[in-house]
Amino acid sequence: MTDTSFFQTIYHHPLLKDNDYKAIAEAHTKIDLTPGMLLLEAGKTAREFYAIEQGLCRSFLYDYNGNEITTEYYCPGDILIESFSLFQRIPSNENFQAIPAVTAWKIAYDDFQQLLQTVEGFREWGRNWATHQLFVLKQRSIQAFTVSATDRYLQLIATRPTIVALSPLKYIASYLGITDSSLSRIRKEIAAG
Amino acid sequence: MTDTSFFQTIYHHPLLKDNDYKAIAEAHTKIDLTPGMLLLEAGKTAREFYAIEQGLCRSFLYDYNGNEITTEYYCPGDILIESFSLFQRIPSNENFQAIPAVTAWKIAYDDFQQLLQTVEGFREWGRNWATHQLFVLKQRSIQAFTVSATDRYLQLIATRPTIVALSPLKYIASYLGITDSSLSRIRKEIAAG
DNA sequence: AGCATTTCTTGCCATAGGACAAGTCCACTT
DNA sequence: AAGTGGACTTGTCCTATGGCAAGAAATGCT
Repeated sequence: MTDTSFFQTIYHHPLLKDNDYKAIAEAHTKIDLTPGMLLLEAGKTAREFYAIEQGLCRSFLYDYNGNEITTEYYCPGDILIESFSLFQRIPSNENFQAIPAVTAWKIAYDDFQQLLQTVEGFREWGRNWATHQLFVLKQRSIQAFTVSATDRYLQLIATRPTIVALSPLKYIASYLGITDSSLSRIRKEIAAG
Repeated sequence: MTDTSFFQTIYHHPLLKDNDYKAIAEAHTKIDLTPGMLLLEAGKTAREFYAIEQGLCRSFLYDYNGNEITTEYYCPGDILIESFSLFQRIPSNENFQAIPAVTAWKIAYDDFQQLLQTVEGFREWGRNWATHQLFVLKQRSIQAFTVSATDRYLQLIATRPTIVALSPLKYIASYLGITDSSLSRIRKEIAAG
């Protein structure tokens, strides 16, 4: 008997029934990642994606000065995917990496397509998810302009504590668009005020 | 005889044939917008989208200080859409507005769905387009962090001259994430250097 | 345990950009 | 033609953040 509870939280959709979750669970393979391990390297093409169960991952790239920029975090319950690379079969711009040890469930592109075609609720979930991603990305790029670095950090603490708990500060700093020195001062300021 | 040349450039995809373009053209209605006219107001739900033929549109919203922020521009050849509002049938966060007089082609949600279901090449085009949008948005949010305001402005001049030609500078300033005063100084600096 | 490496903090100074206010220029109205 | 309002520029001052370098703390390795 397969335990589908994890997949029920990840692929949550009212149309999905017990049988569907069984099929979904069977399409995934559990993997364990050691700290710092890369799931996908820039320049390579994605062939699968991942549902994160435990730990924390990030995506990052290098800016025009050669500085590492963390572009996104993937917490337990999140989907880690480079959709542009996976669906268009082109090389990824970004690297994807486990930060501490990570437990995740991998699904290959073909198996994913199979589920999309055979499971209606899964298709619906996929559409919702993609739309939501676009929405989140949009919100974030608006916030980059309209919210101070301090407030963005406070918001991160409030809304995604896993990141603050498990990620080195220098990754968080680049995610917030500031240097690690600046983040250090912001933290001092917060602790004082 | 319908002239489909405009739609051939907008909905460009190798699978689309002459007949498809005829169907696409017939699903659109030409509209003329006067300067400043709103296509969609924040709080209302989108029921259609637009292909811009002439002029320039923008989307904007108000930040937490009540400042108007221009979030995107739509040039001739671009699709103007609030996909989250249109597909999820929820109110838009943003306003969409013609800047000078604009000529555009409107397509209702239902007619769009109809095309998606009946025309394979259109479906393919749609997928490519959505992926590309996500990519562009991602690139832009990375640039907001990694490129200076001056360089972002220079890049805008180089890659999207229509915007610089037709948009008031204060809109451009907020699009770049700076004040109109700062943009004014940047322009002075560029003119001098 | 002891050393090396990385991570984080801190100090000093430089700079980009913001806030506010005044001034100029231009288009549109009447 | 005069008046009005919007768009853009400019001045002054201020603040947030960056760059660099040194120190402190934590982590990992042998």
